[in-house]
Amino acid sequence: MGEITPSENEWLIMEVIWKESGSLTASEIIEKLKGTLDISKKTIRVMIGRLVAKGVLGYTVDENDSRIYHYFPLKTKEECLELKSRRFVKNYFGGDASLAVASFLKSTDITKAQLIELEEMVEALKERH
Amino acid sequence: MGEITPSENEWLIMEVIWKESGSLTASEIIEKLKGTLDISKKTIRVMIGRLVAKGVLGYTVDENDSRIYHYFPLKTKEECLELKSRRFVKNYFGGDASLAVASFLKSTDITKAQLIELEEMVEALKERH
DNA sequence: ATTATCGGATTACATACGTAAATAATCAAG
DNA sequence: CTTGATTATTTACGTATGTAATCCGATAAT
Repeated sequence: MGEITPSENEWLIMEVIWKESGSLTASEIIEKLKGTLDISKKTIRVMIGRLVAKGVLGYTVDENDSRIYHYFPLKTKEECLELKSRRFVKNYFGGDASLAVASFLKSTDITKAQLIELEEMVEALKERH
Repeated sequence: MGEITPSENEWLIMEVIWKESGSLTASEIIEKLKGTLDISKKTIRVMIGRLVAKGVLGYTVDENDSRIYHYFPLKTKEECLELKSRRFVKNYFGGDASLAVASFLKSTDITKAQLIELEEMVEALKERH
């Protein structure tokens, strides 16, 4: 069955595309990935193909040059993140989100601003209860 | 190199062992996995071998029966969770734990008790700042 | 018009993983 | 002591993933 979400490295490609409002050609994607993902252009094109196969990316053919595809996302970042998160919490924390959050807070340095943000988030959820 | 943490299904095996204070034989592990992971004993033994190869599990040989190994964890659950969490946040949330937490809270239903727990956790972290 | 180049598709190969059968070593039972 | 059962190891195979070369068609350059 396999997962319907992008893999770790495929994610870097998706980040580039999600940032864009419209669509991007493979060359544009490769250009924007410079410095982030230092692998061969060939490899990136293979990954783009796999993202299309996964149904995460769609494309339209260029009107002037039929070889060139314009890629655009078929799934939103939020959608994918939610799947990833749900699966992660389920697998490693028995589905208990608060345990996962605890582990996160321990594993990463967090700023005061982020803590306040979190506090507000928890507050908002409490009120909805 | 690959990751040094257990994979998703290997995790189920580790859960069984982490729950134990001492060590467990393969048969005991298989027995305790009944209902949780319904695959062949053969498969479970292969996975145990891979966990040993990964350095997550160690073993001692039985004194009476040299065929039987007693497996015990070489890494704690907390240690592995921290690695998993760090990697997850880094890959999918650009290292921003508060974004990850937000996604988690959205992707899972959470109880009031857990929310209060979270609140306390955030409070404690704020004070340490 | 022939050649070089560019883009997507196909093929390739290693590692990780889920899954399990075959093998070999060893203990237990008759 | 031979046979049968048990246990760990080895081998196997399909899919996913990271990585890249090759192939083929189309455009661009000479």
